[in-house]
Amino acid sequence: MSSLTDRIEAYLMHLLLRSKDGCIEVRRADVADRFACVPSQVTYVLATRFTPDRGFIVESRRGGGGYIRIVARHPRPVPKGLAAVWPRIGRTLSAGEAEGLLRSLEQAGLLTRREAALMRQTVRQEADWANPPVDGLLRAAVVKGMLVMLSSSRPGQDRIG
Amino acid sequence: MSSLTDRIEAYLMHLLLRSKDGCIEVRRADVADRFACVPSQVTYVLATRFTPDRGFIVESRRGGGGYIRIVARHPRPVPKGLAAVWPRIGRTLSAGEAEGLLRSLEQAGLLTRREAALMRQTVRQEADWANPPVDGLLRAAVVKGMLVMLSSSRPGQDRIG
DNA sequence: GGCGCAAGGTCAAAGAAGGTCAAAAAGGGA
DNA sequence: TCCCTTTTTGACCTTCTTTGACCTTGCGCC
Repeated sequence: MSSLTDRIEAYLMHLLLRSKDGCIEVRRADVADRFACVPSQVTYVLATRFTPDRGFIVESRRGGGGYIRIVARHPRPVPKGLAAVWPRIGRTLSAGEAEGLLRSLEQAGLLTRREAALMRQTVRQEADWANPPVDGLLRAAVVKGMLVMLSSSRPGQDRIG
Repeated sequence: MSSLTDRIEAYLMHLLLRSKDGCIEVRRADVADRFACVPSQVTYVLATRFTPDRGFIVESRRGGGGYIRIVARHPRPVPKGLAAVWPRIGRTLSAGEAEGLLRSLEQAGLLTRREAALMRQTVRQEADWANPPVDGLLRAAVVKGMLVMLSSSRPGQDRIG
């Protein structure tokens, strides 16, 4: 069902979430090996999923001892709970960042597919009729609002404040 | 008598009803296969039966690993009070209006005390750093976001119908 | 410096979905 | 019957993924 690309993305995101500082280093060939695919597939994943637009920076170096480094631009990409994600949402949120956020929350199991879909759509609608820079403010506001309610309905697990 | 369209609709609805969370994912080609029809027939069913108007969200992705996702927005009927409150929120919402809204929702028993408090706090926070007219937009966005999550699923208690 | 290996990068072609659109066919009232 | 709406089909389009051949860069070693 889920594509190779999705699985590789999930894997990298997983590493990222475990990392203390939201920054990981991998070898392209290793990842490719792990998923039994060609190395350029990894490049593809990086190019389509870990974009600056979604809040990531990717650096790499070739040659012996080469590596690929992925940095989550927003520090603290460590959602222990929904509340922990809060600081990651600033006053404004681009469409790409919103998308990336929802994806990682979904992958971390903090949002169901359904919740994520609902949030995506609402965010889209709300921001639809606004232009920059206000749309970013709205996106951030909507997402926060929804997270608040989600948190409050899972007492004991998440708490804002 | 019943048309292909009707049968496909019934099938998808059936899947939706037995899903735990009011959200399903199918492949267009699979559904088409099952009913021995062209794939675009499925598109037609989605376009005419699973409209936003009727409370559905349809997302899809092309390419390898593509899918069609159907989300029922309201697994449970929207509480009457909640639905009634919706039109009261326009694009913008003053602090006073927000307060009135929350109070009436709380009094109607649609929000717990804790939830209302949470919403109040969030609304205040969000609007705090913005000036008119933007603060009104933010207030409306936050409240709507929260109501969306409130009126749709809450983890563990989703049922359709 | 020149050589060669060990990374990672590029790009385009092939493959795998789903989307569009308009014409044809089938229903359904007046 | 005539006309209008809804379904069905099918040819063609767009988007996303996967693969593979070939390119570039960094490093260590003569």
